[in-house]
Amino acid sequence: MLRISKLTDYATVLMAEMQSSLDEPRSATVLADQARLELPTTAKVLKILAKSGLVRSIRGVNGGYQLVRPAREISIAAIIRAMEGPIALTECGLEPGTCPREQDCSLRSNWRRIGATVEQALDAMTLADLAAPNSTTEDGHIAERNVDQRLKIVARNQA
Amino acid sequence: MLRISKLTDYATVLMAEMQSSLDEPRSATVLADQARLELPTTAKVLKILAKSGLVRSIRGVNGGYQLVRPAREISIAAIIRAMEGPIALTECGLEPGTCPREQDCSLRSNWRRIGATVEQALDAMTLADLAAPNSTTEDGHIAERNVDQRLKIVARNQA
DNA sequence: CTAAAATAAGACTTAATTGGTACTAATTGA
DNA sequence: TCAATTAGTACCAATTAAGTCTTATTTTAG
Repeated sequence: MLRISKLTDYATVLMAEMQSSLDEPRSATVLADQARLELPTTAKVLKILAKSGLVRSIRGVNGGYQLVRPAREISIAAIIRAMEGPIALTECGLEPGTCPREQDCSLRSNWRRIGATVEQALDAMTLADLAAPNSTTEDGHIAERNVDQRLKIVARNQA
Repeated sequence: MLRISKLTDYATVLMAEMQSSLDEPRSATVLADQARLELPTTAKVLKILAKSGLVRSIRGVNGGYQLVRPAREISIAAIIRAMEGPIALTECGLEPGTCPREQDCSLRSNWRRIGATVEQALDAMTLADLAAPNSTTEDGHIAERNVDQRLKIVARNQA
């Protein structure tokens, strides 16, 4: 269904939660509580993020996790890559032997092209954009937000 | 990894193969042979596509499958939806009770917005674009193709 | 009109991935 | 030295995807 995994979703929630206190670290227990997630799952996600360098981990008493960079400098694509690996729509990115036919290869090449564009859009969008609150106008429409503006910028650069 | 399933990938290969003979149907056996895919898998994919109305199935002797519309009128998004259901990056599209926190909801809303843009791009791209062969210039660069042009059009409309 | 062959449609089984949990080791500060 | 905290590894469960098999339907031929 062209989706990101649950763990990646949790990662965005946790990192959005973390952006409020850049100065001092918060433990996995506290973050799990604030994000309303299970502790074991939270710990797992934070470990993966720490290993990839998106968050800093501090051991010992009064230790915990914190963002290494402000939210506006962390792209959505970086979070997805940290949690799930390289972004690709089709899985034949590294296995050339799987491709049995010549005509298929043009399909794969075009799939990669589409995937690259999607990745570019996700690279232009930041954690700060994603965590920005919604504002609904009185006629029920949702006001334009950072997300939209980012997407437009990507669109302009593409064209 | 933000990917489509193998079956969806097979579907694009099979439908690209089918576009060459819009007039008379080809059996699952023939299509499997031409696409170099296993027969049972091919049959399964064709059944799903037939059920969703993207291909027509004809029973009996000399029966088979054929596209209902020309390839340029079939969007990539339609194929993905036929094979995998609604396109969404996060899976909380229909379950409002899962969302435990207020702040999270702004994340979800923004995720949906991003997903909608991806879907729009995939809706503007057709099977004919995807199946278009590659042309590489002498300096190693890949010449601009339909896929690029479609993406640019989407980008312009977005902006 | 009957029967056989070809074919699609549906149910089922197996494999793989993901999500979630638990346990042990290492580190830090009091 | 003890308590708090993360790091790493391994494991189990559940969901999903992939592939296989059996049944039902249609068409042509005799």
